[in-house]
Amino acid sequence: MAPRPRACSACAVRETALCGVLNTQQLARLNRRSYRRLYPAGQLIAGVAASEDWCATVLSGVIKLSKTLSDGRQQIVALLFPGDFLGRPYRAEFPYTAETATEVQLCCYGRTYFEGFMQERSDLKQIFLERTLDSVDAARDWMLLLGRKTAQEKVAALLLTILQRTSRPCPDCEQGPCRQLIMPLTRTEMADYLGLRLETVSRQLKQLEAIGTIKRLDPRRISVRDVDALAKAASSDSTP
Amino acid sequence: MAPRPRACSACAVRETALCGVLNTQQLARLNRRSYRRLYPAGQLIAGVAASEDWCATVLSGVIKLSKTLSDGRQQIVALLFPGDFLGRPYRAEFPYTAETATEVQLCCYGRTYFEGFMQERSDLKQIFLERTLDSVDAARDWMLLLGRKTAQEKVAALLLTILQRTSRPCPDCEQGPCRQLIMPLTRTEMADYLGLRLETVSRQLKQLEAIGTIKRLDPRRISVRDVDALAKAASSDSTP
DNA sequence: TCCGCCGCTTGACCTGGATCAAACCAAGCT
DNA sequence: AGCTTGGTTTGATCCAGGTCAAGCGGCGGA
Repeated sequence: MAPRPRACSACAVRETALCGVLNTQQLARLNRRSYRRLYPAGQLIAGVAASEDWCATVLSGVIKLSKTLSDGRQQIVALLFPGDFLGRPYRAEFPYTAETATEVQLCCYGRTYFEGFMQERSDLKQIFLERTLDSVDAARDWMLLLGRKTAQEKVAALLLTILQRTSRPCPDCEQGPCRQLIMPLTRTEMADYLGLRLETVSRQLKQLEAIGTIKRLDPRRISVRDVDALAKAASSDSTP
Repeated sequence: MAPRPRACSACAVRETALCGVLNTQQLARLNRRSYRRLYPAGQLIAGVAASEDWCATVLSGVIKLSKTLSDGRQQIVALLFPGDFLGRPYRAEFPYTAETATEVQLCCYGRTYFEGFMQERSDLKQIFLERTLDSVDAARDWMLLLGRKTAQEKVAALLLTILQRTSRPCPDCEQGPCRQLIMPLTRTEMADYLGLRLETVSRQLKQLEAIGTIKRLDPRRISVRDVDALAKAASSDSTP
């Protein structure tokens, strides 16, 4: 549950995470105050009621942030990938439910300590601000999807997102329009992210396979035959 | 179109806007570099393609931020009220379409100037960061609405939002469960914000009136007879 | 080895909200 | 006064996606 901390310099997300802006010395300082946590798949990380006094960088795996209505209806509002930040500075309450979708490794630090560190290192705060602005844009992009896109477009857009965030070369066809992806979410979770039902997700995947855009290798592994066609099916927003 | 600037100290949103953290002297400095703009209702303020080199504080009126698909489907992703910030620092492109819903008065300043001012005044940057974090939360709340709520709940939630953001005492019953609101949006705009059709919005308003929760005085003016019932109808999220 | 469980698929049917169409109403213009 | 226009309401009908139900396959535990 708490593997011993290792050197930041050898960190898997050294380049992509927030701490990428820090120099070796500052990194060493933060390192001394950070610790790692390992969670199995499908586990609650942070609830809403519980006040959260820590935050973290995702080292590996995928985390779901979700909101739930009193009658159980659920909406996943964000996915966190390696390099992403988990937490809510300047607030004791974390306003979402955070659960692991896969096995997850975190690099954790105290919330107020991190806030203090941002105060000191204004370039850290700067990059955190820019990322937060990007989060706003991402959430609003997803609002367009939830409010106005069809089931087909939603599913295609999700596949595209996963493809972009977890690009792995397809064993057969290295380059070109064909790519392979491993879906970190169950059908139910996909549905909860897209504002659909799991049956609808399943049918839309079948549909996308029928028109030759993708191929389902197994429930979790999908080969994207034609990325351009998928992007078209997702009708990525234009706003002329 | 460009009324002469007035003193910040007499500003209508002095308390609520970002600049609320600045002292008189700093305010005077910003004031010298700011100018006002007045837009009629239903006018384009900022497009997506056009690079935007300025940002602003909303002094009065309501602004819609929206995204559009190539085939014309539209989703309003946020409403800006007096005191809110309009713009996208650290990016030349403004990623939404901004249009006035009502007549709007803005207090504008250069984008890069504002960025420099934030750099200098870290408490300004701090409050801007906190507001941006709030924007993320607000967008994610709306994602729950778009993805999982029924038409009835959506309309109720919108009325509640407008009520909160533009609280005006009901002429008859000052206190208590009854309030009056003036909807700044047309039915079409309401639908575009809620991921519905205007006909559905109209029908749901009728429905809410039928069960006695609201009363439509005229298309724009709505008297909320029972705020609690409206909140219940909106099933505000709980996340237990 | 068998059983139960969980995630996934598929089929049949249903319904909430979309679509299509008409009419209304108030404001501004001629 | 009559006409036009933009926003709104209302009714009739349609269909994308939800709901209900059955069955499948892989996996872990007895």
